[in-house]
Amino acid sequence: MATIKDVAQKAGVSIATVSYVINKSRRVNPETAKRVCQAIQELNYHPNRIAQSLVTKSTQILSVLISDITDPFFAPIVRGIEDVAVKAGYIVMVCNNDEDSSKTKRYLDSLAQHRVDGLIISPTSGIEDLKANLEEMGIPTVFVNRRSAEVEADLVESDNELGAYMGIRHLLDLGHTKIGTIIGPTTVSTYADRLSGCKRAFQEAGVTPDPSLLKTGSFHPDSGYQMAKELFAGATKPTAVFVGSGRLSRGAYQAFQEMGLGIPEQLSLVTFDDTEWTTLVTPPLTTVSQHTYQMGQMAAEILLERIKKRNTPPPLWPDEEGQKPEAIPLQHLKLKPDLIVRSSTSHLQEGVKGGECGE
Amino acid sequence: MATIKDVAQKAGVSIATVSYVINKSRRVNPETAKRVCQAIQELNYHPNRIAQSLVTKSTQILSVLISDITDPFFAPIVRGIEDVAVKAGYIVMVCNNDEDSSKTKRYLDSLAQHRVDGLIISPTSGIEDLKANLEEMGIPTVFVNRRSAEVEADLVESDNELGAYMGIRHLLDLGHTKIGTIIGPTTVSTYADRLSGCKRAFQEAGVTPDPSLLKTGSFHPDSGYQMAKELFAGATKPTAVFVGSGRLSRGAYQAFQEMGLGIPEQLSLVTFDDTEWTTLVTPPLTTVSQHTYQMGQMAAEILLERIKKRNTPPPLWPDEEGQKPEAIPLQHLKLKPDLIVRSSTSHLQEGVKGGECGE
DNA sequence: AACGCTTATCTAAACGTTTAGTTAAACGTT
DNA sequence: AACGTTTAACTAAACGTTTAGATAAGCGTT
Repeated sequence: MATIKDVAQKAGVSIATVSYVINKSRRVNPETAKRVCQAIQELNYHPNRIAQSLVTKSTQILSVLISDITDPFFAPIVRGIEDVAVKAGYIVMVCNNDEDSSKTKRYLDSLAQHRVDGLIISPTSGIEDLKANLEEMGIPTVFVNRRSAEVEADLVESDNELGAYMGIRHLLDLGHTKIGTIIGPTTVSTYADRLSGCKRAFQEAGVTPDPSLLKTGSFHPDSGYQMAKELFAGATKPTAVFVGSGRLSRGAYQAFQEMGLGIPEQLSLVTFDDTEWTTLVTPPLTTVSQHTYQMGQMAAEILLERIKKRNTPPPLWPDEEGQKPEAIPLQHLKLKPDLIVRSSTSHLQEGVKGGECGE
Repeated sequence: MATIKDVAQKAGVSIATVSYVINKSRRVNPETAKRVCQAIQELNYHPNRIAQSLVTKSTQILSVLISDITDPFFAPIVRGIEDVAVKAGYIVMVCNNDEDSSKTKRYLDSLAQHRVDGLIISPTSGIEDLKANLEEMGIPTVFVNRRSAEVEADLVESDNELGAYMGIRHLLDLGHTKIGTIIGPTTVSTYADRLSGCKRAFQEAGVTPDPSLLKTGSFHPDSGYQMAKELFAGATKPTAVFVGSGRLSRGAYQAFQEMGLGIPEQLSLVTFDDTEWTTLVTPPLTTVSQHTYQMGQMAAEILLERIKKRNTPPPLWPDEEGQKPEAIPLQHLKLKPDLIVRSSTSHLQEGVKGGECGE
């Protein structure tokens, strides 16, 4: 591939001049500039970003570290990031960690070596390394979707507490009190918050939920399936269920179908995450919808801002006196989810009110 | 961030020595090596891949250029690529072009500048630039999912002809003859192939399909919706429909639901692509399932092979005499799709046989 | 004619590695 | 004691850019 040297030679100028016309970083005689441009064209010259990066210390690469791009929840986040990244001249690296901290560690190392300009991460719990790594590498980082207990940094998340609150509240408003709750591991901030939201809704309504109706499991749809079955194996049968994640709801929904539960007659169902299939099933599901694409966009915008004014916030870098005036406060965005009421929820029917006398 | 110089200084050796212990590229006194390793640890040294790349001319970056990561068809492909890439020490850049050739062009430029080691691309039709770009940049490339008429390169695709054949054949076997076909733009190899497959199935069965029952549209679900409606607006009503893509089937399925068509009693439905929701709807759909994850894996493996023996195949680089003995022949993998028979298809019922006499 | 200013271009150092080639010490042979 | 061989480490060029500073020509003042 042609180098700047080739271009310079062809145009009969020094390489510095070529650099100046490319970057418009100094005045260049229009005539000369034209010759240079022509040479660039003819040689199909692509400036070597590697060499550029080495001297400018900027790679124009953003990285995203998530659980799994295959998850319909994460894909739009990544897409949102990509769209704003591209607009700003960045390109994005995608990293899947499958909620596995050793994969995370390896990726962070790799990203550090590649000297990516920034990182957007949906953190897995229990990464103590994370803090150390992030700090020492000094890569501008914004958290997306989940918080990390260990590290303070910019954050874009949904208002999960509110989302869950709205879901449960909706069911309560419809007269349900025996409400089953299926949720992921509460070590993760999203689920912890959603659980709080559920509790608040119950409390406000003066309803004390049967503790046997609360199920917490893992991330996997299978776990959702499992929990759904358990919910109806207990003494108190719920008349409504709130499933606290899209992935879990896939499994749970399958379980409900297998059990032949009529929705919404026998079971009112509210689900977190408004993925593709929620409107395709019959009846279409009432969901708490997160603005995933926008979440990605916001995260990327904040990250770019951080990169521009390269002042890592206080908690990551100990306050150096000289820096202070420029420091941007830590951003913490909370996107309001929407409750989309469809046909999987309905008023509690007198006939099916009790659960104990169930089928 | 610490540099190799810092490490050398701390360990009391030259930078060359440090390089040797890192890369194990020369014998180093074990004692010295230990000192170096310790220095690396203490400084949390991450070798600067930028600098490495500049001299080794290898970035350890693979890139994937697809329509949209948000599409449940592409996500597993990317995941397959990522998994084999990571195992080989590569990291992957994801690029969405939204089937837009100008975005493609910009991305190719960008990737060229970043000097990515390889490219996996699902080509959009009508990119004449593609050929020129790919050739001049000399980036090892493998096509995935779709062929490009313009450029010859390694290719991993589904046997789309076979997939469609199986789908139609299945419907014919069930006694259907008025079979509607909904398919994407036949300028794209996938759809062209699928159309051929449909035709072959009809031909073999001695059935001449009503031309009004063949609809071709765009990529978008809306287009699927549109075509589904049109299909039942015509004079000949189909008793079965074959939808030739997952994205289109989303729209089509919605249309069928709106029209209140009983599946499979009034309409037997076969759909391409076995995405998440096909088993969640009632009844679960009969689908032609592509092995997308595996497709990504294979593509990445072939690409890595190409990168290793860096012999760009004949069509891209004119045959130089010296190279010949090493050249690997162009790979062309065709993954067989599976017909998964579920409950959306059934034997043609006598009562609904005709279509002309409407509902 | 000498001076300073502007404009256009060039020179060369720097970025952080890899690696071929060199040096130097240590050791075994003769 | 002189020599070759092995081992271990060093020196310096190269990779392809950016960019500060130097140079030099052209021009308007005085």
